[in-house]
This record gives sequence, structure tokens and C-alpha cells, in this order.
Amino acid sequence: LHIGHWYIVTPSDALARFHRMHGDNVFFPIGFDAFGLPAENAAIKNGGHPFTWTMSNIETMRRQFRSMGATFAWDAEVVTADPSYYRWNQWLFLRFLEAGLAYRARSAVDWCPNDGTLAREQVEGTERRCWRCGAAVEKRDLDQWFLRTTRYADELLDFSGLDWPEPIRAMQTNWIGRSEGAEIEFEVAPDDQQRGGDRIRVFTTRPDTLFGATFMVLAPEHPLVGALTAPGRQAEVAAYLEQARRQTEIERLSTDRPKTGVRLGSHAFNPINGAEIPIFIADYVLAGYGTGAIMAVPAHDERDFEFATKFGLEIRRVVAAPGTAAGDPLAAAYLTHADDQRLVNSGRFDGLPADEGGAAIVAALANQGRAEPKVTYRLRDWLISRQRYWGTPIPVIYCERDGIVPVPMDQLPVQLPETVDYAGSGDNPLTRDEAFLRVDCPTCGQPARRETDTMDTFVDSSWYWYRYLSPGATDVPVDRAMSDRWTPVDQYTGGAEHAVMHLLYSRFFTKAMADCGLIGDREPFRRLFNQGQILGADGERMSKSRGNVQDPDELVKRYGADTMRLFLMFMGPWDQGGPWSPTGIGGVHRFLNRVWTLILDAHGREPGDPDAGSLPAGETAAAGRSAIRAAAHRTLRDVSADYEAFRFNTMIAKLMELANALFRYRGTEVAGSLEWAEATRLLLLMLAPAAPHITEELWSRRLTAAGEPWASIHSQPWPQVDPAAVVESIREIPIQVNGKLRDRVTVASDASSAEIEAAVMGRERILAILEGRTPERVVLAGGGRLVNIVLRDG
RNA sequence: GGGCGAGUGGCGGAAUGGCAGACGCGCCGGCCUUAGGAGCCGGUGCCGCGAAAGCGGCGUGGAGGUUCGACCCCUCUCUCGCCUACCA
Repeated sequence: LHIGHWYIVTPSDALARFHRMHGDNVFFPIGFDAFGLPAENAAIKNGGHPFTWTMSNIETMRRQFRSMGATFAWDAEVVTADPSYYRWNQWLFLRFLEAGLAYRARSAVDWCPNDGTLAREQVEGTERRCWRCGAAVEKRDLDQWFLRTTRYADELLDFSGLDWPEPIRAMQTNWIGRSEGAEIEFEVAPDDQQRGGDRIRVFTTRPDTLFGATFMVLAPEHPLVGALTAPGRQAEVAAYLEQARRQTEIERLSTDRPKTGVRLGSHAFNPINGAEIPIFIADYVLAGYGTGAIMAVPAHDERDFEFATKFGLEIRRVVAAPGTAAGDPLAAAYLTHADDQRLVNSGRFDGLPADEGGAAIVAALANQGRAEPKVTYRLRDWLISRQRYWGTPIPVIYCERDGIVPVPMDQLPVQLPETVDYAGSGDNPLTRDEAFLRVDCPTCGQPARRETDTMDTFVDSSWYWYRYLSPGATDVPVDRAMSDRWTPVDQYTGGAEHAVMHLLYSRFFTKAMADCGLIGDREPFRRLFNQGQILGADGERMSKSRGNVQDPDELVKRYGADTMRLFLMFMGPWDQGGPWSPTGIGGVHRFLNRVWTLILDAHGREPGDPDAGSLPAGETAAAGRSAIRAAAHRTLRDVSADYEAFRFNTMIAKLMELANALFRYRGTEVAGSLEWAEATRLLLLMLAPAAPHITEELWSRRLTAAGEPWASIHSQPWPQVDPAAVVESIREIPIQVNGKLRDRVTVASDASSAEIEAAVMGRERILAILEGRTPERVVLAGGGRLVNIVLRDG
């Protein structure tokens, strides 16, 4: 475990304990998801089996979690690399296959030289690097397995009823990328070399600009490119296609690169006005989005404008800005299309507001079957095939006669072979493992071949919380009665880096499982909290390759688990994270030592403190007793609210304040009072969820000293605030003049507004500032919490 | 280019319309001590005046605005971080 694990688990465990003290039935499970490259690489390096390596690491982590005091439900633990778990990945996959939610298809996929194929979400950044290993990702055409996430595109946009952070919702919404528009069909014009009649469909969000479509552009990979290339253009087109293929994705996606493209030499008819417009191919049109072809409207699209300018093509304005003439030349694409922009140069649609005109144009063409309203998404189906050994085998069989045959349910799990020969390379050894490969076709009984690809490791983590509820169930992945009772998860914690991967896949799985009748939920996590990430001391993400991973063992050995827990909670807001630095850990350690001293040595006197053993000047013991009682109950009120709101840093600060307040009375007669006993008791109870070990020890010693039978502090009920203890008899009111603090006055807490005002206006300092002038206004703000005297032109 | 988030002492941070800097680190002083890298007590935003008590001014990236009152709300802007990116 590294510091990052402690940072996530510590507050989670404190919350679980806090809720248990409230009598809640808390289910706080743990599991290990260790399929994937790191385990496999370690196995290759050490010559062992990934399973052995994984299980020994898990054993270490279990021990570490116990040393933290994490109160996990160990009897519900799952390990995804164990066949008893991954058989249910296979089982779910087969159910999805039946339901049409899983399918195999050939397409251009993202390919990492180390990890093989990746889902679109797993390619990061402008430079298109693998999320796991950072290698540059290429494109390959391959037959791969997909899960149909796009079936739920609209439902995934609906977050109603979910208490999720806005940034995560925004990221998912952007990722799904819904855009409304129309598909419009263009027909290829006949000419000398071309019989014509081929249909090219385009997607556009701006059908209102159709009259301004002065050319078309196809993606280089568009299927009609060959057919539409005029004989005289073939050499140039072939050269461009070759260049586009060679170009890396990085170069191709770079937006500041000048537009390139070539004419195919054929033309199409603009369906709205019959204009014959040239067809180009250009790599700024992407094969994977929309239809892989666009109608280019240079007057109203920046990219088309740049292309048309470079190639000297007609730029025809069809949306007018208020107050401009239809023929005014454009210096740049004009993008606005609000209600006061009217169509021009658009035949019978002239004068219509742009958006209304667009709808009318689509309606007119729809009558002839040449256009239809259409919604397009950026979201792609989830590519789950991985060309690695260390994952869940995809349970299908390829038969020459019967094609793709699912492994029958009763033959699950398809187990990974226990002996594995990597032959010194990172290739998938399953492809050479004859014992694994050879299988009889379940349908015809003839020799067939198993799928050797395994599943994306994100499949494991997409539904695991259901398995926690019935880890031993043998006929279903999750017992329905249990999931009905316990899910959706009340409180889920995870980092923002999971926004469009784990958190999106989990929502998809939940919906898919619901549609297969396995569960009743359609959302997995009711409330989501994004804890921050602890970075290395260098401010970078912790990783072994950067060498900035922080190991907590040294600090735990020196200060103990409670200090470590407290320090991680005290550092700052939980959702913030930040670079790791142990600076200041001594402060929380000192605090725990002071608590220890308060409880076990209340009457001791500090030799270094000249005032030790005497009450604060001018204070009676009765006042002192009342003060500590008030402090304890106010702290209880505030600390309870802080736990509820996940404000662990201020929660600990308030406990420190209480300890400091009590310390002032150590060694005085107040330390022997009932109020002292109550205040120290509350302090221990409030601290128990955060620092479970030291509080249990001190609690036990108190009970022994009092001659009472032992009981764990962690099964005590959370204490109740006494409202009477919290009220104050007097209070100090700040006095401002024109918003600037000038004085304070002490009044009885139940003083009336008139009494407060009288007290304020009687203050010497205030009279001196007023110099006989009459205030314009006297504001008693916040129910008399503060007074502001307004003096104009003073 | 687009989206989101964040800018407060030497540092981590607190205060979300009402006393800016809680709590902690660090630093300074004192005590205790054979000793202190332990412990305890006190001080500590910046500038000015003052021997001191104290007094005054400035202060939450910058500029405006709303308000009796703004770290907090609004507008513009700068800087940093994260996500995303020729998505038609």
C-alpha cells in the first residue's frame, strides 16, 4: 500500500465507524482487482505465475489494511483474479451477448504496443498515450469484442436522483457528446467517367446553412473514395491516402496544422438547390464520427472556411448578421445563429430565423426521403478485447462450421491455464497454448479453437460491489434479494481520474444488468465523493516509473497508525489532495500525546509552566467547570456536523482546540470535577472513529480505573449534545463604523436590540469617533451578532 | 480552441454575506533540564509611530460593480492546474 491508499481508506473507515456509533448497519467491503499488466510484467520478470505474485501481494495488503485499523467486512472480500469471481465476468458477458449488448466487429481500434487494444476512453491526452503505460497509441484494423455502451447514451446523460459532483457529470456529459442535427443525403452527379447516383450521407448540426454548402469533404477512409475518384485524379488521390495513412494520429488531430486535401474529380448535387459541387477528401474529416463525410459550408464553419480559402472555393453566405447585406464578403466564418440571424441566399427560405429555417429545410427534404433529424454521439461502444494473458478469458469458441459459438454456461469458468510460458516476450502465451486453444465445438462437436483475447480489466471493476453482497452465490453473480436490499451504494468514493472510465462503465453495467433482469437498480452509486489525489513530493502523479511513490511504513513505524490516519485527514479538505509532504505530522502526534496526558495524568503539573496548577487569573473553579462543559458540548455539535459533511480537517482542528482548552485546567481542582470527566469522555468518543487504537486503549484504562467492566469504545453510542450546556450568558459584539472594526462591547446574550444599541453608543471610543455627529444608520446584523454604524461623508 | 476547478501569512490551510488568517507546521522568546532534535508556557499577516501598553494604515491574484457590510455574490481580466480537442 502506498500513501494514496491510506488517504482514501482512512476517512472512509472513520465514516464507517462514525455511522456504526450511530447505530447504523454499515456494510464496508473491500476487494482486490489485480488483473492487468503490472502483475503480468512482474511475473515475466520474476519467472513466476501472475496469480502467485498477486496473491502474495494481496496477503501483504490485507496485513497493512489491518494495521491501519480499517474495519472492512473481510468475509465479503472478492479477488477479481480468482476464477470464482471472473467466471461471473464471463457469465455476464454471455448474458450481454444474448441481449445484443455484446458483439464482435472489425474496426479501426486504438492499439498500444504494450497493452494491445484499448477502449477509446483509455487513450489519454493530445499525444494519445496509453492510460496505463504511457506508450504512444496507434490505429489498427482488427476484429474485436465490444459492449454496446451507446445503447444507453441518452440514459447516461440523465443524472437525476444522483448526488454526484458537478465536474464528473460535466466530464461524462462531454464524453458522451450528444449533438442534435440532421442527416442529409447528397447524390453523386453523372459525368464523363461517372455514372452518378451514389448517395453520400452527411451529418450536420447546421441544416440551416445547406444553401451555403459549396463543396463536400469525405474522410480518406470513406468507402466511396475509390468509386468517386476520377481516372485523371488517381495518382494524386492515392498519394494523399498514403500520406494520411502514414501520418500518426497526433499529427492528424493537431488543430493548428494547415488544412490539406485533394479533389476527387467528381461532383454531387446539393439536394436543396441542385447545385453541382465538387467532392474532396481531407483528413480533417474523421471517419469515426457522424457518417465520415460532411457538407462544407465555408461561410459558416471555421474549418471549411480555412479549406475553401486555401483552395479558392466559393464562400456563400446564407446567414446574415443584423444590419449587413447578403453580399458582404466575409473575413472569417460567421458562426452565430440566434433568433435575429435570418437566412439569405436561400431561395424560398430567405428571411426565416436561422434555426427555424434549418428545421424547415430538413422537413422539405424529408418528404423526398433525403433528410431526417438525427442525433449523433461522440460516445463509442466499449472495446473490451485485450491481447494479454492476465485477464478474464472471453468465453467464446470459433468453429469453422458454426462460426462464433458461446461457451455453454455450465462450462464456465473458462479458466486461465496454470502453467504459462511467456517465451521471454510480452505476447499473449494463450495463443501458443495448445491445451487451452483446442476445444470441441459445443454445437457440432468438431475441433474448434478458443478465443485467446481476455477482457479489459475495467470489466472486473464494473460490477464488483454487487458481488460483495453474495460472494459465495453459485447460480447468479448477485443474490437479487441482497441487491434489492442494499444497493444502490449509499456512499462511493473515487478519484476524478475515473470520470469517463470506471464511473461510466459502472453505470453502463448497472443498466445492462438491469435490462437482463439481474438487479433492480439502474444506477450504481447514489452519492459519489471525489477524494483528491496525493501526488509525489514533486507534484507529479505517484508512479513506480517516476520513482516518487511514498511508502507509509517508515512513518507508521515511527508515529503509529493513529497519527498517520489523523495526519492524512488533517492535511486539508479530502477532495483536494496535493503533493505529499510529511511536514507537520509532529503536530498531530503531539496532539495525541496531549490527549494521552489529559486522560491518564489529569492532575499532573507541568514543571516548565509557572502557572501550572492554578486557575486562569480571576476565574473561579465553578466558572472553569462550566467553561469546559460548554467547550465540550460545542465541540460535539461542530464535530458531528464536520463528520457528516466530510470536513475531517476542521473536525480534527476542533478536537485540538478542545484538548488545548482542557489542558489549561490540568492540575487544577477543575480536573477532578464531573465536568472534566464528561469533557474527556466526549473527547475520546469524538476522536474514536479517527484514531481508533489510542482511544480504545484510553477508554479501557478509564473503565478499569473506575472499576467498570470492559466495553469497546467503538460500540458506544455517539453522545448527545446538551443544548443547555451550549448557551452562553454573555457575548461580545464587534462594533464597526462604516464597515471597519473599531471596538467591541460585552452584553448579556438575551439583550434586546435597544439595549445593544445603547451599550454601543455609550462606548467611549465610539463617541470619540462620532465627534458629536449623528449616525445615518445603525445596523444590527445577524440578529445582533455584529453592529455597524453608518456615518456618511464623515 | 472548448469545459471545469483553484488563486488567502514563510508553509498546509480556516472563515461561503457579518470580528480575515481557526487549527497545525515553521520561526522567536521564556521555563524545565546534566542535556535537548523531548515536554510545557507565551508571541508570531505586512507597514508605520511608540520604551511599553497601545494607536493608525494596508491586506484574501488584478480592475470594476452590488451591499450598511464582500475572501464569499455579479462583470471583466491575469496566472496556475485538470479534462478535452479538426466531433461537422
